[in-house]
Amino acid sequence: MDNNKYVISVVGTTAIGKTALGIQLATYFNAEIISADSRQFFKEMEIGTAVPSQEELTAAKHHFIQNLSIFDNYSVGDFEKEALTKIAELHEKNDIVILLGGSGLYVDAVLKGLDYFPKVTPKIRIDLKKQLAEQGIKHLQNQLLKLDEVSYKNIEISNPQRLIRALEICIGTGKPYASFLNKNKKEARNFSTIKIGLKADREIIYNRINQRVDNMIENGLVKEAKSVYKHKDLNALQTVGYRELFLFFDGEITLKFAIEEIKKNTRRFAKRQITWFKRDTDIQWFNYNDSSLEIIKFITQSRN
RNA sequence: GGUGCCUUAGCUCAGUUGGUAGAGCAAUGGACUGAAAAUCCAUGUGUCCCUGGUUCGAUUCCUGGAGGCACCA
Repeated sequence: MDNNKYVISVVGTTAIGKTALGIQLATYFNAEIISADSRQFFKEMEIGTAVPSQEELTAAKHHFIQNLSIFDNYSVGDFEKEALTKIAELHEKNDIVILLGGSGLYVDAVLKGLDYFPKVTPKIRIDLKKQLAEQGIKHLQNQLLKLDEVSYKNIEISNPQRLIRALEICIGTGKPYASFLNKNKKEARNFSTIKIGLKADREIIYNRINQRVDNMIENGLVKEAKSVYKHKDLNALQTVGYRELFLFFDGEITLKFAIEEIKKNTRRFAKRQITWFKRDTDIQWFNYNDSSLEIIKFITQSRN
């Protein structure tokens, strides 16, 4: 490992101020930013995912922002690979790269790595989904019990997504899902990591979320959602801020109610982010309104 | 002013023929290996409006009061 190379990750809940801090750090260290936000990839979703403004994007070079289309098939595995390549490239010119994002799984994929799984044909998943709808979850659980007893015991079999994922690997590869886990043990990263977390009282986070949603609506979120409405079944569009408006377009709920739902679901999302990041004891937490100088000082000390 | 109805969890309400109570939503905690802004799991200690009475025991019955709603004046 080259001890001079660092990735500084900045995590925290949505709307807490990661973008602003990221830019301050990037400016100070003359570094570039890798975004680890699983929804800001998509160029059709700009307002609803709170993509950084033009000024912010100019102030610091960002990667993985609006680089994909909602029609692209993309997964954490793809991101891990591409982000690592980009980090290596950036480390050629600067010892520091900033990894900025609220998608915990994506951040961890870059910093810790995922196990290798072969690609399997999407047809299997489509078929399993159909079986779930027609024959129920018990039917799928029984299949897993036959194909991979270890996973049957270890994964959350009441969770259809996990169940289908395990099954598609078993069926697509002919080997148990569990047999791929912890195989090529996290190849060591050739950089060091410094983890910064931004926190705030729940009430403050919630107020900022409510405010941000109102701003999104003012900035034209309804129009943006309308423009992708006909593709509402795409995975990328299973996203807070869009799903609720799709229900409004369907005539199921009023616009006013949809906006309240967006706020509520964003709050729940923030709660899940807190749960995810809380368990990572390597994160050094700072208050959302702490001076960036304090954080820069911490980073500088950590490098020595 | 009169009559009737209402007051129980953050909200909307149910309920106890008198043995201190429970649904939905909200909220909270947790999990997380290619759908992750996704998906799933778990969690209900509240002066049952206040006061006095009856009773072994009152959130429940009775008296008085406060607040709300409706109708009549």
